[in-house]
Amino acid sequence: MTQQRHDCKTELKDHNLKVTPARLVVFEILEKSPKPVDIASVADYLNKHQIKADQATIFRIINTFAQKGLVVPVQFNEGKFRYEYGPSADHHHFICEKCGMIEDISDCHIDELEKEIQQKKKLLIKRHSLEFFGLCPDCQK
Amino acid sequence: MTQQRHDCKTELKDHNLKVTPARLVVFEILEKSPKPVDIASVADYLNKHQIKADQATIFRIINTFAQKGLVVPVQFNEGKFRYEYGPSADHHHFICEKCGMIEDISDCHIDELEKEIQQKKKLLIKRHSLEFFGLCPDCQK
DNA sequence: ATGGTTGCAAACACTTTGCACATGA
DNA sequence: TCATGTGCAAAGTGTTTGCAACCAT
Repeated sequence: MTQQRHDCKTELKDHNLKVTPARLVVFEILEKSPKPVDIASVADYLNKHQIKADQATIFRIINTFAQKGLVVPVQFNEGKFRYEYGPSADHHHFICEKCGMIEDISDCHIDELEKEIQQKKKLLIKRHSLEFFGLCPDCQK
Repeated sequence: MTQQRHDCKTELKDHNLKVTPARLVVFEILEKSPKPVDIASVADYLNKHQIKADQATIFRIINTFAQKGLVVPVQFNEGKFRYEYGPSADHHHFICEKCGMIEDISDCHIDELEKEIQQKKKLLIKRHSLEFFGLCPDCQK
């Protein structure tokens, strides 16, 4: 855990960010979460753990992280943003339309397709988002 | 144009929707727009053309269309919904992060990938969204 | 010391609903 | 006629900002 903390601190400092308790906790939540989280979830988590941090603060922290490239905002047609740790190379998601379950879908070799499009259309593609919607095994029953 | 109108009417009736002026216009806007539109844009368009329709009405109309499968909601990380006409088979978008230009990207043979994932993970995939973000030719200059 | 961070409150943007009235079939 | 659609107003939800106090460096 000390080691963990240390890594967080380092990563924050590396991005010219002051190390504050709120930032450390938010960073850890984002880093550890297996699926993209929204601001409300982060706030809930903090409340449950008696850590006090305003929603505006969480918003600003996450926004700062996003600007630094530490997290990436994603949307799953829910009308709100979720954020996930890391530029996380080329991985995507499956969202169950019934229960909301989110599962990672790993590498999809979209890269080649991307190159093809760039050349054809002279677009400079920086990133892409690929999401699948449907029913998870449980909700198919 | 009469023909056009007629088609719209037919399509509405086919979906058990009463034909009203507001619905006809909204339908036409969605059908003709080359890129997904948001509710505010539709409202603006109506205002400019002296057609009166409340934002709530537009919202309800589009929502109804979406339920009937006439339009599909999409999000481009803008914090709002856009809607595009038709279940539009397998086509995706490129969004310029600087000027907001949106361009259609046609068939991407994701189908095979989809089948692969379904079999591997026992997920039932109903649809997917694939968006590319970057810079359009003009904004690269 | 001091510039970056935070809490609080309030504004904003977009979405959604209640209810009375209007209208298409 | 009457179920359905609409206008208006207001509430919800999520995001964003202003400003004074606070704290990491």
